[in-house]
Amino acid sequence: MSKEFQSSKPIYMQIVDQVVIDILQGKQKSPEKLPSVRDMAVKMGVNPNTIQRAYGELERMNVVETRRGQGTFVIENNALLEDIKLSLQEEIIEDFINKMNKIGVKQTEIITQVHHFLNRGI
Amino acid sequence: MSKEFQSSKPIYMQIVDQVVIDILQGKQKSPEKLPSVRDMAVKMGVNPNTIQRAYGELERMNVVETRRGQGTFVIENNALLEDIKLSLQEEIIEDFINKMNKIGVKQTEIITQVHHFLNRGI
Amino acid sequence: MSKEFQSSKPIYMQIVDQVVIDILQGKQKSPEKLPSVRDMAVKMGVNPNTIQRAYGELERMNVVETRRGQGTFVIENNALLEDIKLSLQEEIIEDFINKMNKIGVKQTEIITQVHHFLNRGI
Amino acid sequence: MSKEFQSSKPIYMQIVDQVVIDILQGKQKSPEKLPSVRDMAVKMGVNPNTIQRAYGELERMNVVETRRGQGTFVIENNALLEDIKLSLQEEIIEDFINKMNKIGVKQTEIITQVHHFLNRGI
DNA sequence: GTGGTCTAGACCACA
DNA sequence: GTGGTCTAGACCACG
Repeated sequence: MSKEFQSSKPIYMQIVDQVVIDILQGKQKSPEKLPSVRDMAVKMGVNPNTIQRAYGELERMNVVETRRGQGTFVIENNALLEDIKLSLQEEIIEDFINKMNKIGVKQTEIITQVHHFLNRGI
Repeated sequence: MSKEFQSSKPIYMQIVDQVVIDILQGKQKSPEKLPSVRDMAVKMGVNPNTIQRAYGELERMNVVETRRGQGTFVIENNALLEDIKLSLQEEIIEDFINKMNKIGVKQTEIITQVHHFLNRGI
Repeated sequence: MSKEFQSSKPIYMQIVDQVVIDILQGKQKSPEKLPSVRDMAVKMGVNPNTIQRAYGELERMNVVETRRGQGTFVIENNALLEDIKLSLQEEIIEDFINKMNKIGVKQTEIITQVHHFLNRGI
Repeated sequence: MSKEFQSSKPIYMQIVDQVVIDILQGKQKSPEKLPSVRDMAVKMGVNPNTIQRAYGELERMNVVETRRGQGTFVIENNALLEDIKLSLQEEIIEDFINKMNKIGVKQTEIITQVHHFLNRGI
């Protein structure tokens, strides 16, 4: 992996999102160990301080815990993960609705179109 | 306006999308004149060649016509605009579904969630 | 081969024509690989961007397909090639008629003269 | 008029052709006076020596005569003009046939196609 | 290696 | 002024 970040969000928040998505997808199972700050920094092509900040934020969010001398570990906390999932979901839906409005699709149409799209792939 | 583009799509395609959206929204009425290549380049903070390419693509799509020494003009063609709107819509929906799947929202859930979001704003 | 282009047509269109003619003549069989953008640029004595543009146009015409990191390949499509041949032919005939008119040869005379020329070579 | 010459033929020969065509088309009637070497040089955007050479060639061809202190005049000589017309015509036809062969049009087809083209414009 | 995109800056034709 | 073409050189993603 290398540098590929949106300009809008701070990089460290994008890394937070990425780690959370990895956990939600099961790429990072709990209570598994995350890559070290240094390894992650190389992997993401950013400064170790940025990773440090991301891990700090994840700890503040109660998603991971750091154990002195051992590393950073995913916390088993399904309720919290569910909350995070919901807020990510809300963000995605909002963005989606905005884009649809932007090209002039009325709200009543949106549901219909999503239905069509999903049923087409059956 | 200044530099603010996604990293995924080529800039010239993002400009194409933008112009199409402006037309769909009536910001660019037909047969109105688009900003000149040079003006648009300044406005968007990109190289004139990039605008040239975008305008060329729009001409190829039959959305605008260019008149040598005069400028680039929107073509009246509602049927075509409707087609383009549909394909933009499809692209947006597909992107939306992908993102939702990525965070682990099942397809049956997606409809429900969109419903909830839309009804909340009433 | 080196720089030797007409001044009237854009160079990239002349390259497009040349590639099409090579395919029609069987110099470029399908699905053969065209020279890389850089090699072709050296061969034709032009800038790689000009070749890129020509290959892009050929792809838009469905004459070739490009595979990222692999190269540009001729597509098997005899019907399309026949269409292109017809439009090239029309262009050549129109140019011919214009030149003949320019030196004052009447249309009824043109047929006769072409006949004479062809029969002379028997 | 300005610089616009093919790369294949010497510029002075292209000017010779141009003058002959002008005469054939009646733009230069005989026994009219041609522009002075200096004027023609400016008009064609070339060095006066090049025009001088072209006029010399035209004189050698017996198409014009130069009268000391008066200028260069078209010679009334219909037979010669007819000859020149024929050789120009031959050149054009040969070029035409070559191009048609190049894209794979058989000689028997050529006549048919020219017919089609001419009758279409009726 | 491949093709694809972008910038910087030039020159052209047309009006 | 306008759009259209071309060069030179850079960086990117993909394989």
